[in-house]
Amino acid sequence: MVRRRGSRESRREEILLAALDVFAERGYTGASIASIAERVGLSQQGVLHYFPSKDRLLAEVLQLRDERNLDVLVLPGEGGAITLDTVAALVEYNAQRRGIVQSFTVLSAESVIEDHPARDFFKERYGTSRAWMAEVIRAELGDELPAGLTPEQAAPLMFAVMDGLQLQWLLAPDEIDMPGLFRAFLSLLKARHPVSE
Amino acid sequence: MVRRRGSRESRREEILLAALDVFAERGYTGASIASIAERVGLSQQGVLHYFPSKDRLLAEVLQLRDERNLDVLVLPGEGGAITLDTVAALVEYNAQRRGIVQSFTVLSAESVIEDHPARDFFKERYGTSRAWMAEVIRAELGDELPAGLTPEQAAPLMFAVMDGLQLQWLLAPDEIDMPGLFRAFLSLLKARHPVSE
DNA sequence: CCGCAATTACCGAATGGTCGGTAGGTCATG
DNA sequence: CATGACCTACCGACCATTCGGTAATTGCGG
Repeated sequence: MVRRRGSRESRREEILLAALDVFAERGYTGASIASIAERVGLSQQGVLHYFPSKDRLLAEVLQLRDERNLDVLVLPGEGGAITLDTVAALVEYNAQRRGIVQSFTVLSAESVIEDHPARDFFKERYGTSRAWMAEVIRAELGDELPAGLTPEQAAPLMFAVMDGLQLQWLLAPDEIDMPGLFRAFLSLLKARHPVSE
Repeated sequence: MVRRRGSRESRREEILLAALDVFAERGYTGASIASIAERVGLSQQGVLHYFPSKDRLLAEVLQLRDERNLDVLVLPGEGGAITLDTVAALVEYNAQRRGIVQSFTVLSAESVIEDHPARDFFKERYGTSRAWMAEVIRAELGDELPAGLTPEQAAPLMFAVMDGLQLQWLLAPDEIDMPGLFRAFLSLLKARHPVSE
């Protein structure tokens, strides 16, 4: 038998990327280990040699995607200063990566189901993301937002807009200008309220 | 054999309601006809006697849910005048109906998948809803929204916020005040822009 | 009101398939 | 010779759907 590629690690990553694709195309429940294996030229059991179960495979896929996303977010603002423009840039970046967006949309919604293996991941992720986003907003816009909103209210709205736009964009990419609409929402948050500056 | 309940129609509706529950709990792919049948006291084949296939069952479930939602939206504004407050009331109503919200969240995200039987339903639904919502916004707020937004931009943002909040709320009902946050977003849209009134 | 045919409402069994996962092996590499 | 990287061969469970019944009900001619 031919030892195909380099290290164990690179083989694992190859499988993770294929799994991300398949999860995007069929969801977690609809995806089969065999279909992931086929895409990477292995048997179903070959995949299970690297990942002990479908659940664990999903867990590692999510973790990988999160790390990559963090790279996109953190790299531009090198001093650690992440701004709302950086977030808008991430939305723009996502508009080029349909598969990634689709996997995230499908999996996060699916995770809402009781006992879903990704449920804890997403619950924790949203919790920490909201807290972090509230601080980004506060740092850039202060405590006084239009219509008396607090940064703690704006943060969940921000993610709601991102997620909701992704859904509509995935269904009708030609009708929905995702980055433009997200920037429109941002300008709503940035608007001066009682008097113009 | 005992003819259990009344008419064929009422039996069908009984099945549709059970199917809505199961779809909410497991998604479309994860749901089995047998589990729906069990919930209504039939065999799998009993269900297929009323609905020719799983796809058709899903289609009728979605149609039924849509009709009910329309009732909630249209009944209060009897003169045909639906306002943004009516929409906010719908969000409040939804916060009492977790199962319905969950089915909608899971199924709409799942529908993004290629060849999903609900894909056309949701694509069309969002398209017509956006057009309709843009008119509601224009009728109430005029063409001049804060930060130079148009009603055509605000409409998809509105549904994005609704959907996105539902996802976060389903994952953490205690942390997310869905109706409150939605009203906060609405007040953002209603805010007077250059000078206070 | 009776008897009988047609219809409805199911169920049992089976089809052909896929699922995740396990056991046990083979073979090339180090 | 030991190890890791696979494979074949299974397992039991579940999947949607079809077929062929059968029991209960309805409608109808008399």
